This record gives sequence, C-alpha cells and structure tokens, in this order.
Amino acid sequence: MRADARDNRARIMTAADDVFGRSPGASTDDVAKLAGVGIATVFRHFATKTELLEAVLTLRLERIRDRALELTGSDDPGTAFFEFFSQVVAESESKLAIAEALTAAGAAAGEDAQEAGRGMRAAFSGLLTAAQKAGAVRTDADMPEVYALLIGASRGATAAKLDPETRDRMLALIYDGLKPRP
Amino acid sequence: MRADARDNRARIMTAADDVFGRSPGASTDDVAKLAGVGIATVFRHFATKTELLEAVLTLRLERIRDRALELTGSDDPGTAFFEFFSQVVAESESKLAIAEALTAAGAAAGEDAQEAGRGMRAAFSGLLTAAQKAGAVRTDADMPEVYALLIGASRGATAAKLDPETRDRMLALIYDGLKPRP
DNA sequence: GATTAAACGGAGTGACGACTTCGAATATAT
DNA sequence: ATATATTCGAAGTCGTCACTCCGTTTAATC
Repeated sequence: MRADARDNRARIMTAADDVFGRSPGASTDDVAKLAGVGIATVFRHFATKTELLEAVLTLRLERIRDRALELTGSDDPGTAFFEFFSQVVAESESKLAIAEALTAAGAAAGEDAQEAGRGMRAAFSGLLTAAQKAGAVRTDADMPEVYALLIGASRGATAAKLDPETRDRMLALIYDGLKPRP
Repeated sequence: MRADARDNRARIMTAADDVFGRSPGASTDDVAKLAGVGIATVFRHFATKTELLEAVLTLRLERIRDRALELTGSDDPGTAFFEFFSQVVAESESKLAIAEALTAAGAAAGEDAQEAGRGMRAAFSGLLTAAQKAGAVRTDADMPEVYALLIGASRGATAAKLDPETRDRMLALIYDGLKPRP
C-alpha cells in the first residue's frame, strides 16, 4: 500500500472517530472535511458508510478491551473492577459512540465488530470473576446482568448529560448493589 | 373543530406513537400510511415533524406521570416505588421512544414536553420520598442520581434487548443498592 | 336538499445524503 | 528523469424525506 494511502486511511479513521463520537448521524462529507480529504477518498478506503462505522466501533471496542486487560491480574481485583467500570462510564459521557458501540457489541453488527465485542466482554468477564474471588463483588451477580448495568450506566449518563457529581453518586448506588451483602 | 378532523388527529397520534415507538427515525409518510390518511393531513394537524414528535412524547410522559400518581399515597410506599420503577423499565423495552422521552424530559425539548417532563419527575420524586420515609429506600439517595438510574436502566434494557430474566436480575442489583444498608 | 366553509388526498418541490465517475496529480521503480 | 500504476478530489447521479399546492370531497347549517 502506498504511503499517502496509508496516511489518509489513518486520518479518516481519526476524523470519523471524532465526528461520530459527537453526533452519530453525521454525514460522510463531514468526516471527509475534517480529515482534509475528498469524499471519494473516504469511499475508496471504506466501501460503504456502514463499513466505516464498523471500523470505528471495532477500534473503540478494542481500546476498551485493552484497558480491561491492563487491569487484569492486578493485585487488588476489586478496585480494578470498579475502576474499569467507572472509566468506561466516564468516557461514554463525552463520547456518545462508545455507548452505541457497547450496545452493538451484543446485538447485530459486522463480523469484525462482533469479534471485538466478544473479546471485550471476555476481558470484562475476567475482571468480574477476579473481583468476585477477591470478595469485592457478590458471587450471585452474573455476567449478563452486570454487563447490562455497565451499558445502562453508560447510556444513562450519556443521555441525561449528568454532571460528574451526580454520575458518581449514581455509580456509588450501583456499586453498593454489587458488593456482597454484609 | 369538525368531527372528522378530530378523528384524524387522534388516529395520527396513535399511529405516530406506534411507528416512532418501533423506529424513532421513521418517516412522516409511514405515520400517514398507518393512520390511513394523506401526508397533507398529518401536516395540517402538526405543522412540522418535530411538533408531532413532541406531541407523542408529551403524551407518553403524561401517561407515566399518571401511573406514578396512581401509586402515590399507597399504604406500602416501598412496593409502590419499586413497582413503578420496574414498570417503566419493562415498557421501555418494547417501546424505544419511552427511553428517549425520559431522556428528553431533562434535556432540551418543546414547551409542552418540558412541562410534562417536570410533572412526571415531580410525581416520581413523590414516590421516592414516600418510600424513603417508609424506610424502604436509603435516605442518602437523592432524586438526581435515582432518576439517572431509572433512565440508565430503561435505556440499557432497550439497547441491549435484555430478556426478562436478565432484566429482572439487573433490577434486583439496582434495588439492593437503593435499599438501606442493614 | 342546497350551500359553504373546512378538511381531505396525492402529486409536486427543494434540499440533503450516500455513493460513482473521471480527468488530474503523485508516489514508486527503473 | 520518466513511466505507469495507483490515488486523489470535484462534480455529478439517484433516492429519500420534510413540507406545499390545489382540485375534490364532506360535515355542518339553513
């Protein structure tokens, strides 16, 4: 692949991540303009708008997964789990698309995105079971409902445009529900 | 107002509620077709699509508020509060727009919808404080974060297409966080 | 039942967005 | 430096959607 082509592809991805993060309904032209390329260049690299969206989404899921993997194996699994949870929710607030991505991870999506979603959930599941083994999270809480909480908290925070204090108080309530009953 | 006009207006509202509930991005033509009227008739009653959306949203908010008011003054405020919470979340699942409406209730929207949102939140707040006085909900949980939980649970359930069992387990976790610490 | 004012439907209109075409430009290999 | 294969961007095309115009129909009044 030629150097300029590679450059442009990267620039388009970055621009798309930014634009769709702000408003998921944005047009392809907006992405092209921000990337500083022509529209045709966008469509040469990503045959359809859906394909572009999926590439962005996959990237985001992989980033989240990587963060989870970094925290895996921590010597304080409880803190690791709750810190990860908070980080994801905090980022959703400024980046609408992450919440969408989290949603799509479970539902229908392209092949790559599905795979990335599975990887991310596996990493999160690892954090959860470690935290449970450490006694920081109740053992009768299973992955599906805990993951649902993560999605809900993310989407709720994003949708309601919560200020950080309210968001943290909401998270505190959720965390109390996740902790083992004394 | 003529009888046929009143009829049509009602039919349009019903159709819009249904159509937008299924897919918020639906076109005005879809609404007209389902209502069995011409497009022009829709626009005669609602000058713009936004106006129609707002009317539907207002109606939904008022329905939710009414349910809250019905439960207000129950002799078991704790059950009343949690039952209301569960009902709202359960309905969001099948009716996408309710979650959107709950969101919009806080954010920018038309005058009528804003007013309806305030009324709904006031009714919910009443349920909350009653439940707190009855000792069913911890007193250090305030309206903003509890409302955020309601929005989050609704949007999460809708987005993730949770099956009822998972949804109930998620709600159980949330409720445990809301109950007074033993 | 005739009158008429209001409501109706369906064929436009203009704007916008996804995607294509094609001549100009440019990176790499000789 | 030149050749050429690849990439680039601007100006299209096509379909969709919110909204309008106007001749026709119909509910209410006499």
